[in-house]
Amino acid sequence: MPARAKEPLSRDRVLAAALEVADAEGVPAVTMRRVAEVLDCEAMSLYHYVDKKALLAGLTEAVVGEIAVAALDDLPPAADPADWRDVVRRRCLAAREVMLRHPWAPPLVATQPQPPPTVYPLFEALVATMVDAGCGYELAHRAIHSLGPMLLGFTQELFEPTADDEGAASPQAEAMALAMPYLARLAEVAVHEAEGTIGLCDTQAEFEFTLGLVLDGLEAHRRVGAASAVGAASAVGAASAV
Amino acid sequence: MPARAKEPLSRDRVLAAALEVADAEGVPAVTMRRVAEVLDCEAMSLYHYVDKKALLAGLTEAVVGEIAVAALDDLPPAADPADWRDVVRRRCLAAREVMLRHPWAPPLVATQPQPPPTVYPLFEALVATMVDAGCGYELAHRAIHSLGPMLLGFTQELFEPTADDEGAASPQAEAMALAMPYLARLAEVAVHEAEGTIGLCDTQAEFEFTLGLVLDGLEAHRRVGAASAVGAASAVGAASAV
DNA sequence: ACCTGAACACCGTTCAAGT
DNA sequence: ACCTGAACACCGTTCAAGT
Repeated sequence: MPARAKEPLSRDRVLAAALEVADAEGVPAVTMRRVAEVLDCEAMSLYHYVDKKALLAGLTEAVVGEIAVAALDDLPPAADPADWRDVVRRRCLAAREVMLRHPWAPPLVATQPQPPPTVYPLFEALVATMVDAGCGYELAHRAIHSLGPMLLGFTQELFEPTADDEGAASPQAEAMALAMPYLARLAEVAVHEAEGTIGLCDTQAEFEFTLGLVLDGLEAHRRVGAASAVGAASAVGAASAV
Repeated sequence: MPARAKEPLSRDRVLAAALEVADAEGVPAVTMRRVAEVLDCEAMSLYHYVDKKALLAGLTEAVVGEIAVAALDDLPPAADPADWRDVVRRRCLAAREVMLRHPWAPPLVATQPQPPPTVYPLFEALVATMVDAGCGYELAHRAIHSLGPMLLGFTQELFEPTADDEGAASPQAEAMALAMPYLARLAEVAVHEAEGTIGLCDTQAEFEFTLGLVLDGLEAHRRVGAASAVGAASAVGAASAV
């Protein structure tokens, strides 16, 4: 604590403190006064480095940078370029792990006017992998748009079906089951499938499923595009429906 | 104005006022005092119906309800069940149009602890369409997870490459181009493709592309699943790679 | 019953003043 | 130069008081 009070303030120290507060107490707790408290100084001192907007932008930059590093780190450098899907998949899963450690981050990133510059190295690596595997730049561009939301954690749990204690069926739940028979049946099936596992929905498996859908679709486009550059989209549509 | 002051307050009037403020000035402007101003009353009067948390939850409920209505409305009731992809696609695009009119909504929805009940009719319709087309409930379940983020607008623009005035290449931009050759080339290609169009990225086209990837992938799973219920996932992986 | 005035704790931010 | 005390306008919220 005395050591901390000694070293001079800096943008990096301020952002590190903000990250600490966000991880421990969530984004709403990241106030100028709270961050200053962590740094053993007054709120007004922070204004030499950031105002509130810059503080949140810096926090976004930091967490996205952490994602980029994690996604780029743990890779053996792809023996065969044809394995591009596995390389991209592992990068996306590594990104997801970081986001799971910072569950407050996705909505924060989503409210920023610009993506932080720390995403670019990650995008560069993804484009490099795809282009080297024979994807055109047009396809790589679309892939960035398709995968971006998954990389930045926008794909999250939407559907936590209230973990019903079975048996205690509320009259409200019964009314819903009558009005929505398909969803009611789906819930039954989900409960049955989830026997013995942790939650009702296996979000990890569902993330990987969606990711696989996107990657397989992109691969199909790559193959068609490699053969002929024209009419690729419709040809793929026909091919994947076979 | 006098008429407005006359009619008594109600939860619905409060939420309508909040929606008005959000559309006009964004979510941060939705304060108890600002909403009260629109209703010609004092902030404290709102507390008979909502506190701040309930106000934002109600706002989420309202906007997601609007999506659900829009997505369910404009549909001729699907002559052929085999056209399930077209039906689902149109619903997703209708949902997107609503979100584009309320650009403040996605991050708000993302910060809510639970999805609002107003999504359920939409999920019901999607599951019904898929199951009637021969998808199993397991696949329909995964589809909800794959499509949910797209329906609720979590897929948004991440990559607005700063719309550079060409020619005025900053030294910073040049440094980035050297460090990230693939992204630099991708930007060139994107600029070339965008000649004569509005923005650098055609977000509508990119949304539709990703949506098509997901729908085609689901259709491939449906076909394999219809043939044999076991080992569907790996079979599809092989099939879509052909 | 429905609404409100006064008050409290907290927020972002400015600015003149300290060292 | 770097930091701070006092102050301002604005939040969410409580509660006793009005009608």
